[in-house]
Amino acid sequence: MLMHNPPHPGEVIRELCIEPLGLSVTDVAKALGISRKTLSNILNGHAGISPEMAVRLSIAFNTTSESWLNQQLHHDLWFAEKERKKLKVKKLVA
Amino acid sequence: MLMHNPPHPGEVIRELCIEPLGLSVTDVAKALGISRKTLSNILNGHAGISPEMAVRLSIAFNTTSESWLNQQLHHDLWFAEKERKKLKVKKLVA
DNA sequence: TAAATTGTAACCCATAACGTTACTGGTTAC
DNA sequence: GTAACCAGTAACGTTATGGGTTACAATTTA
Repeated sequence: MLMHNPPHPGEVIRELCIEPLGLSVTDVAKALGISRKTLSNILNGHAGISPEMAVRLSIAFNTTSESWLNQQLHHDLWFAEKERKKLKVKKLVA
Repeated sequence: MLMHNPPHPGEVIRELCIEPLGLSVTDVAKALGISRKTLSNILNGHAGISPEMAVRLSIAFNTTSESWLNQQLHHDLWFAEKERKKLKVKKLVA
């Protein structure tokens, strides 16, 4: 499964949370209680969503932390699955 | 949500994958292509399931990588959510 | 008794999540 | 046009985590 390259959660934050509200990155970083650099890294795909960050996002944008971590999961897994064939693993169950 | 403390994925691996098959930790580590210490750390809850490890488990035990990472997600989130009230975050959406 | 198994301590390395400070370039406002 | 704001990011440090090797102690099994 997981057929298409899932967007990194930063894109979703920007397009669905920040831009519609007309907020600045600086203001959102302050609201989240993190540095502007940390938020910028997330928005531009240079950092992932940590469990704590998922909770912060869920508070600020009135969502669930699980949904944010799930997006990160699918993004990480898409890259990990690309390397599946390169892993030297023996099947223990048919 | 997430009412009860979810078990760490290591417990699940031991109880649902290793013990039923009568395998040794040493043998499973070799099959997974990782060190015995790394597997031991996972089994005893001293390390989490990385995306790559989820893919290894999915190959060895004929499961999905997503299911393993999802268990890790819920485990991590359970601890992160416990700190929710301590986070200084301002609501941007009602 | 001898061999195998397991947990783990001690050490290494690489990566990642956070922070601060500071620079640069682009927009907006006056 | 100049001052203010805004965003990306480079450079630095700290802390934590995943992974490896080696080695030891305790237990189990043959």
